[in-house]
Amino acid sequence: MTIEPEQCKVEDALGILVGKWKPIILLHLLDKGTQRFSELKRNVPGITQKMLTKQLRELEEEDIVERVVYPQVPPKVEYSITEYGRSLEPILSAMHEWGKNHTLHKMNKQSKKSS
Amino acid sequence: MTIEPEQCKVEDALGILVGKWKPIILLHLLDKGTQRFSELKRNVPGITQKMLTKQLRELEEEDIVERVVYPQVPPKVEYSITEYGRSLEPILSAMHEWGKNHTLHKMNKQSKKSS
DNA sequence: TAATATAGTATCAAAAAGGATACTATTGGA
DNA sequence: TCCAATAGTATCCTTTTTGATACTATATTA
Repeated sequence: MTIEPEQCKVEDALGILVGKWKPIILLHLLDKGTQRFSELKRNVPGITQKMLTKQLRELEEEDIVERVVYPQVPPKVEYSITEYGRSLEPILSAMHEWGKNHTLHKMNKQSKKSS
Repeated sequence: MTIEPEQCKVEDALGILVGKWKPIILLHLLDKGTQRFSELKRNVPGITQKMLTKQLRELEEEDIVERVVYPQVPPKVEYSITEYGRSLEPILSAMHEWGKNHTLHKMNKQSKKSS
């Protein structure tokens, strides 16, 4: 391993990915492209407006997500991944793959226990 | 992107990596190999015993870290990464790299603002 | 005139995470 | 006899995160 724990930057990446809703929001934006606030809300089941707003603001702050406001009534606001935000994709993929595997790994342990 | 948000496993991986101390603990174990409890405590500045114990227990639960107790007095307990736990390394590396880059990215934005 | 749609805020409450501190058992050594 | 060392627990407290709910503004439409 080449990461020296003393100057570890893992937390920086983690800080951006973590949150009960951020990964799902990002995957939706990556998967479906630009989405309106209300679309995201529909697509992320269980999220409250407050949480959706908060997570999007944080992602915007880090330049991962772009927010475009159309001066209309009723309001229209569109969110999308920035070019820069796309650089997170390999990490998300790697975690997704690892997660799938981990599910299997745990099932394996379980079946060993019960046999 | 090939991850369908509906069956996303990113949270699973995230759940294991997240916590104020887990990444640093893992990096130390990857970097230095087997460590005693007290060594880890010394190497992870600021962590309390309670937190160290808790994080290690959780990592052990997920089969990422192995705990070996030597029946001595005073007690001796050694911790190490499991083979399986090593499969997290690529993710940690990717996050570290991304994090380094992100630091630069933010500095860039800052200098644009102030000019 | 009243209801509808959209993208939020504001407020309060609950739960989860993290931290400080004190305490335990045991044995070898001074 | 008393202290040091190790790997924890137990208890209580603070901070952070998350959630539920109600509320707002305003042009359009019925």
